[in-house]
Amino acid sequence: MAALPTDRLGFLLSFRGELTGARIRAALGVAGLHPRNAMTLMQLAPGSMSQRELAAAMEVDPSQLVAILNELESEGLAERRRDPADRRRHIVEITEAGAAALDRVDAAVSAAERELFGDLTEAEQVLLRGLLDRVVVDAGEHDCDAG
Amino acid sequence: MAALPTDRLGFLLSFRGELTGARIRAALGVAGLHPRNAMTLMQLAPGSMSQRELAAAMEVDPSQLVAILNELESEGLAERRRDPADRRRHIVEITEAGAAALDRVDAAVSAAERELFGDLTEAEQVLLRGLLDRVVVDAGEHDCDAG
DNA sequence: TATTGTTATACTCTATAACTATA
DNA sequence: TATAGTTATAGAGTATAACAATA
Repeated sequence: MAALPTDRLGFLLSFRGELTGARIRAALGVAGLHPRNAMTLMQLAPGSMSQRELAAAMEVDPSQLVAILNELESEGLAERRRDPADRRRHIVEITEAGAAALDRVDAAVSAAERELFGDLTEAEQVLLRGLLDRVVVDAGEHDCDAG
Repeated sequence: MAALPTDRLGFLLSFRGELTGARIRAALGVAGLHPRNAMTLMQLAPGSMSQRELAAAMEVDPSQLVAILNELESEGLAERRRDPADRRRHIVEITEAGAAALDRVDAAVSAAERELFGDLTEAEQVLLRGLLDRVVVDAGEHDCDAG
């Protein structure tokens, strides 16, 4: 859905954020990657970790991560191996091919950002970041739906 | 999903927008309304129109609108009646009860916005709006997913 | 008994195509 | 034949619970 009271700042931010997210996801896809798979590679870039840790970092349920890692592994972009210290655990690691794919993803995201924010000066982009950082977005966990 | 490179302005805007949207939807729900139903009432507030027009204005498929209007009608918040001039058409209209519900929704959204943007001065809110308006969000329709 | 990863199930959203009644 | 609304169906995404292996 979309289209309406952008005279309200909350709606404006929500809609712009949604469209920006769509543009970013399109960029993530240029390397042939599903957006969530690309996000996963980003998480793995700094260093390997267990599936449990990875799921927590990405804020997804561990069961969802299984399908993501199956795909990444079948594409040779990430690997799972048993932790010798605790054989219940999988250590997840990005591969060289995965790192190369991530480089392409990064370039595509940068291009998307140049497009999105190209009408703003550097100073204005800093200003926008500062304002967005001050939006109170975590106040008291409101529920969403209703009958 | 969430949680990652908020050092990139695109991600920051996308994430803040998503959380802001969640907060707004929670507000839409306080009057007991499903968010999309509340959005529909907003569209209808200025005046009645056909389902086709309403679907176009909301950027949803006409078939999705059917369920929304069924719910709104069963709750007495909107009404469909045949257009005498063209009996294929339904004129959709907000009811008094619908307008009353919309008033409650508006109040809840205003409260949510005060919470979201309460740390910003009026001038800063104007500034934020101006910057968001200049984000280029409609450049050349990029597709999203990939294998 | 608790934890890690996995599988299975169900529920929401959305996209599409077929159907009806009018024109 | 074309259009407005409706219904039916299928796909993606997500949330939850049960399960096997290991601790």
